[in-house]
Amino acid sequence: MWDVSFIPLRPGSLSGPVTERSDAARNRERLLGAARELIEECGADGLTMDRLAERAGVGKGTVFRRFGSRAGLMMTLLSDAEAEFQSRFMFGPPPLGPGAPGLERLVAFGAARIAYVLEYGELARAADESAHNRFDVPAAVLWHRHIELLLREEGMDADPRLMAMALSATLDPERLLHAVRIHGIEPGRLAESWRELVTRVVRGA
Amino acid sequence: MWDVSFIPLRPGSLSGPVTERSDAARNRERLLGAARELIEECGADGLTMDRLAERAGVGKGTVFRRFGSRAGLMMTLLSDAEAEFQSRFMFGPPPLGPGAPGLERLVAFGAARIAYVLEYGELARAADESAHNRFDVPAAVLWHRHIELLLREEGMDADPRLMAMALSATLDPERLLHAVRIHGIEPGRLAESWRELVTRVVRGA
DNA sequence: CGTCTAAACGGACTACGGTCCGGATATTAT
DNA sequence: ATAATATCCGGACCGTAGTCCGTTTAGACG
Repeated sequence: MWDVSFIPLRPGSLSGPVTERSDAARNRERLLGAARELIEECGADGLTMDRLAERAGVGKGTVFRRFGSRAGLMMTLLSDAEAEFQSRFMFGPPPLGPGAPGLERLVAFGAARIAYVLEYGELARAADESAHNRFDVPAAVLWHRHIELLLREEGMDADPRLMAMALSATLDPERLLHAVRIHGIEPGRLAESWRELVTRVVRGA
Repeated sequence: MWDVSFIPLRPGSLSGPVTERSDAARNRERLLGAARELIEECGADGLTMDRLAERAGVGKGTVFRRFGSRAGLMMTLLSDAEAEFQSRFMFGPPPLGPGAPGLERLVAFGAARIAYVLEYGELARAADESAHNRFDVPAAVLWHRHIELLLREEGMDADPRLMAMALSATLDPERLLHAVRIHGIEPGRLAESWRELVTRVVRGA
């Protein structure tokens, strides 16, 4: 599937060969390189699986065997940035990382996520698309759990899980990008609005 | 409102005939009937534009001329329910309609919307899909404006527009249906969580 | 009626994501 | 080196949404 190297799906189920066959590894590199080229030339929306296969000099089946789907490819392309983002809010310095009060971490999390989405705009949106399971992708459940954790830390009584779901919805890439690109909302206002939102939600407890 | 045939793309350009040609009207009825049949038989997800054209005994081009897109078709099928929903929260009895305090109306709006989405599940989701402009569809901007209005009525200071956007995100059909169908959340908990959310947001003012 | 024209029609066509499976190949065992 | 096999490869194939354009027809007008 997409690169699971930073979050194993089922840690116990790695019964297959651990090492990739050399031709497979070569093709994966070719594909990733070609994908980055195409995105630079045509944008993420201009990248089609057929074009990618052709550019990489590889069959279409190979593309799908490597990445599972278009969304999977996009996630793989984002995996470095995503891993870095994850380690920042889980292990990095406060206020994003541990050491600050929950509310401050929540505010910082939203701001960081907004910045992330705006930086990788097309990619982030494409990685979310199509998926019947976009909400259950490992990264998404991690964000959700993180928000829920911080809510509990702040003493949230009422259904922290659903509150976290509501807050997550606010950070949906498609919505954020739409606000900025179509309605011309300035990113700073998004972050400020997030701050207001989580503050009220937590304070109301 | 919903039926795209009633919404002139460029309001000033109504030079054409106001009345539908009889064959057009006949085909529209055929198509809507066939669509309802197919949905009953195969579910909304099983309705494809090709099958619909065949069932209605009509060319595929006709389907797209009438409804513009699959999402447009779904919206048309929902237009009665949508119109009824709209008139309830705009003109109906309190607490959903005017006459109750803003906060109570907000709570009622969310509950009604959640019930609506759960009732028309597949349809509501399909009507939202694909669209690059799903947030700018007339009904969506109406809901957004309504929420924003109620927030202002409750004295919301900080950026009511973005707050309304955040609250709208929470009511996204795809998310709601995912929570209920995949994670088995009970609808009542969704409504209760919405109540907590809007209460805190408004009270924090 | 007959004529004329704008509107509607239909279905072949394109582009895309995704699947399948017979054949090729890397790797390992002998 | 050779054989055996698990893995990988490629591209033909499918279903779907959406487009295009030559053809047909409704309905207005004379």
